[in-house]
Amino acid sequence: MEIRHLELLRDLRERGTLGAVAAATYRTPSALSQQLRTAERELGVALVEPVSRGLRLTWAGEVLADGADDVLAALARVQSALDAGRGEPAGTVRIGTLPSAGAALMPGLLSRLAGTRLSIVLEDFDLAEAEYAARTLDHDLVIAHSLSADVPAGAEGLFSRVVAREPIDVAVPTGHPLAGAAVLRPEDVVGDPWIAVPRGFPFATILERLEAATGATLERIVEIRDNRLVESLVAQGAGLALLPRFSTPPSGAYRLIPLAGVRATRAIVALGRRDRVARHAVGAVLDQLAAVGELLG
Amino acid sequence: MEIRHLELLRDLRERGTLGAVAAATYRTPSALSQQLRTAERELGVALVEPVSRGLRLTWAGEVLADGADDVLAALARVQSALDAGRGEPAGTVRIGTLPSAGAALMPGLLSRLAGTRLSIVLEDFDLAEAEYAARTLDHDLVIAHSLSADVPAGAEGLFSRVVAREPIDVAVPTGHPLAGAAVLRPEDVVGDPWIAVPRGFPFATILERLEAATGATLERIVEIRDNRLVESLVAQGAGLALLPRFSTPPSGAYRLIPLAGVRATRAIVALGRRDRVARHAVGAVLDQLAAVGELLG
DNA sequence: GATCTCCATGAAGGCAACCTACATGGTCGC
DNA sequence: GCGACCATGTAGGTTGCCTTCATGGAGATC
Repeated sequence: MEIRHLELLRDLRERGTLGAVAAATYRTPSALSQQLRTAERELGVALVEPVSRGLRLTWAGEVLADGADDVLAALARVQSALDAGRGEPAGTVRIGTLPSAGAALMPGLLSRLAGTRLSIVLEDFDLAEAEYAARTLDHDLVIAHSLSADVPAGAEGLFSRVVAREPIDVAVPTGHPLAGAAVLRPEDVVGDPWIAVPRGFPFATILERLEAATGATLERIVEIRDNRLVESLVAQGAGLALLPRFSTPPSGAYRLIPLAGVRATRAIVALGRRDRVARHAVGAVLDQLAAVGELLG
Repeated sequence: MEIRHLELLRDLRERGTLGAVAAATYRTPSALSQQLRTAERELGVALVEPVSRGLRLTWAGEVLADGADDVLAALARVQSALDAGRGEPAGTVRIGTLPSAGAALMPGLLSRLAGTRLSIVLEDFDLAEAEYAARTLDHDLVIAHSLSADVPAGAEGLFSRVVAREPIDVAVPTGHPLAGAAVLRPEDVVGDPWIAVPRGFPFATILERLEAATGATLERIVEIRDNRLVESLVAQGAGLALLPRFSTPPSGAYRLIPLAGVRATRAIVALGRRDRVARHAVGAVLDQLAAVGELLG
């Protein structure tokens, strides 16, 4: 019953193949295969079984992988307690973020971290809501969002904390008849052409709510992921679009107008694996992140 | 942050010296000393400091030793879950017991375990109540007793479970004027000479309660640990003595008569370290032990 | 106060275990 | 059927853990 073996089973369950685990841990598949055999010999149970071209955990393997979470979390708490006793948190925290939330939060975070012994390694990726959870494998904290609940789809077993709530506004080109409105209702906007996003991507849910609220079908002239591109298209007058309030730069070419009558807020959520979040440095960064988020409104 | 190091610190805190830990784990003090230096180098903190001719844990060492308890308990739960899934519990359970309770419980336990894949390694020792807790270092289960509370003195941090409650009776030689009584009150017995036990040992508390209830001072003609020896002295008419009801063999030479008016019951308690008790085999033995204890009354 | 014992520690060497490199066999996709 | 990917087995190198032996300090004993 060695921790190394538990961890391997956990990683294998999460990454799927020995090759993936090997790549993530800078070892060879052969080494891991030998570890598995050693573990099975020591425990006297089959932990994995071949399935098509890969492996699958047996019942015993699942039990040990579950246990690995507990054991590694306990271990991380010890590390955290030790770090806490040593005073200032220190170390490197790997953050992955969806770009818009990163744009809103990271400048504030980095300025708060200046002068501390904490450093950040940042990566951004534009994914569907449900895909952020998997990125916690490679990052200590993943900044995702959720349009409906407070925990994004797919992140059920993970640590999660809402660091901000951000209204999603309608971007209206300057000169558009609606540009002077203080608030927009669903029936105000369903007649216009829309710059939309692919299904499952940020704000698609809100577009569907607009359709549900009015019974109309929106005219989607394009489906675009990148908000910067959306902004430039709106500025050019191509149509309306949804844009997050805090992470969209002010512009003379369009105005952001609040939506009323449909729920148009996203929760910006920090996700992480329990053992990673237990690290003192990660906890400290998380607190700063929440503080930055609180100031956004 | 390796488990081996956490465990070493925990053991060191509990056993006191590197030599003791080395003996218990079949290694040399030198090996452990090197492990400590390695751990300190990896963590960048002093974990132990020299004190007189031995070592003492630093604050960081205490933190890690505390954490070791959690981590090892989590690890033991994994092992237990795995064992549970494999069906029948199996393995060897090391039991240490105070002799009288062992005499009452072990025959029943062993007969219940016959035919299973569980085996018992048994050791007995006659100690003061507070010393049993320390024996959990060397045994999976320690059967101790407590005259006042339900958890023996010194066993506060340990797992404990009351497996039986046993009345302590007065052994009266046949032919003694009191031998015909159905129940004895404190004032009935304080005038007689007593076969007592050393202070802190089984039943000493009850003798003190007799004195407190009557204001008298008992005449202690001897102080003896071993109940078999006590029995033979009572049988010979040397005096009265306290003997546990279930673990004293019937004899024509004396009678056991219940005491009234003072609390004269002991809790027979199974003690164990959390990580040991989490083992499936240990849990199974513990259940059987409780079942045997329940039948005693 | 000299000696003995017990404690921790250090250097040197044996040995076991882990890992890499390379080769093999099976399964899926094109 | 060819290539890609996956797991696995063998051989060999390297790391690191442990033992043995020797040293030094602190109490205990007489």
